[in-house]
Amino acid sequence: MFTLAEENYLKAIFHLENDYGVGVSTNAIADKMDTRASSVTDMIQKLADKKVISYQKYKGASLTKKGKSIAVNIIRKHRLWEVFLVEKLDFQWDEVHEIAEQLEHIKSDELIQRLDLFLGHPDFDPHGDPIPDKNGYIKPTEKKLLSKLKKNQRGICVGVKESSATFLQYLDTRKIGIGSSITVIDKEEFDQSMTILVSNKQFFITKKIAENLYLKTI
Amino acid sequence: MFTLAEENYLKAIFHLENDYGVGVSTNAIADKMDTRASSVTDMIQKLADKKVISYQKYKGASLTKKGKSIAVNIIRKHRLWEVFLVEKLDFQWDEVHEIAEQLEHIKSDELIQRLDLFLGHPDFDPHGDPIPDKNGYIKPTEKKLLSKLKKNQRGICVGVKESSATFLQYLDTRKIGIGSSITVIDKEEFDQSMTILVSNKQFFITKKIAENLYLKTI
DNA sequence: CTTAAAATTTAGACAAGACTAAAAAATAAA
DNA sequence: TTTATTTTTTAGTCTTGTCTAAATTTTAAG
Repeated sequence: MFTLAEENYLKAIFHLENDYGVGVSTNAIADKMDTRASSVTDMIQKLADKKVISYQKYKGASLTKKGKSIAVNIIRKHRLWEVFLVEKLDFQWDEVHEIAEQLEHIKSDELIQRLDLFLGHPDFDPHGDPIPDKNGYIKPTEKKLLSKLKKNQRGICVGVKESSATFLQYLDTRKIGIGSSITVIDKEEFDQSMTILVSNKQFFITKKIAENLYLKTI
Repeated sequence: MFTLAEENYLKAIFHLENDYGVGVSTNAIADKMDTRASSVTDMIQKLADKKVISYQKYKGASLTKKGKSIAVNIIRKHRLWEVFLVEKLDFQWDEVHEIAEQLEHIKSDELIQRLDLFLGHPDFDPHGDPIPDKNGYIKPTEKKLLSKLKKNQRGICVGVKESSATFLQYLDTRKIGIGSSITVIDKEEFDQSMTILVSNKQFFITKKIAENLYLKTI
């Protein structure tokens, strides 16, 4: 069995490996977990002993098959709980992350199986992230960052990369959400800022915003 | 904020105080928590520092107003989650305790408020235990242990005292549950064992069973 | 009322998980 | 290819919550 801290490390390493490729550095983990590099070293040595990551001194860490399976299961639980909170308890999409961070550590396979059924086997969480199935399989989705689109291209918003409350609230005020149709009206070469069209309104957005919105181009 | 361990101690002290009156002994707590008396001493000193229990050396502990309010809130969460598990996820009443033991520590007032609403403000959990309201108020219910009934008396089962899986499964096999009508056919003076009638079937039960079933007499 | 037994507390140790400060290794710069 | 900088690891400490063993207090028995 794994402790809360161990589970959180595995999850962080999974996300980092996913975003930046294999071989996650100590500092990257420390950064993500808001802790010190020395604490990370201690923990990754422990996780390596438990065979859930492979690790060589000074060379960074990466999940083993076993470690990945544990991490994916936690992510599955997190996302299912988020669906529950939004669909059943009427939370807003910017309010569910912290609560799901707690709920994801509840230990009961039966619970998750029944929750999944209760929710109707959802494929995506409220932020558009795919929910891994029971076996850890994550359906690959063709999605593209808004920042990659060129002038006059169009797409449907299918997810957000960052899901901090502030970012989600920013989107709310502009009525941008999963399913919104977004058209690039203009794109500034110099700073990658954009003018976009969403439900008949034009908005000016910075590069940072465009790098956190996933679209399915059409 | 209180740690998991602290919350569990507060809950245990609450239940002990409820069952056996004020001034809970170190050993009673150790017993209930499946830990050592020395560990309990350490913890109750810490809890006394935090003003959630009052404690004098060698004299046992009892909850302060603040401590009681925290304990009751945990119990409220536990029981609401049990309702959720049984009513929404179709768990059996003997399967929910351990899961609720984990869920009761999730920290979010908003979550519990919404869960309570989602469940339709239930008054009792699946074992017949009353669910404290938002302010910690527990509706007093007139219930009586089956063991207190005399021959020919009758009642409706409204709860169980013990809620271990084995006991609940014992009841299941005899089709005894919340709402069952129970009549005392015969009571043995010598060992307090009984013959009871439940939905047209007679059963022989020991004193121990009768001491764990709550009835509302009619 | 003294002694034995039981209950409780103290003292000291340990594991988990964090930290700071310092050492060592890897990488980048001159 | 040395030197400087950054990254990572080690060493030692701290807190939380636990334990065992020993000391102390309370309670029960004779």
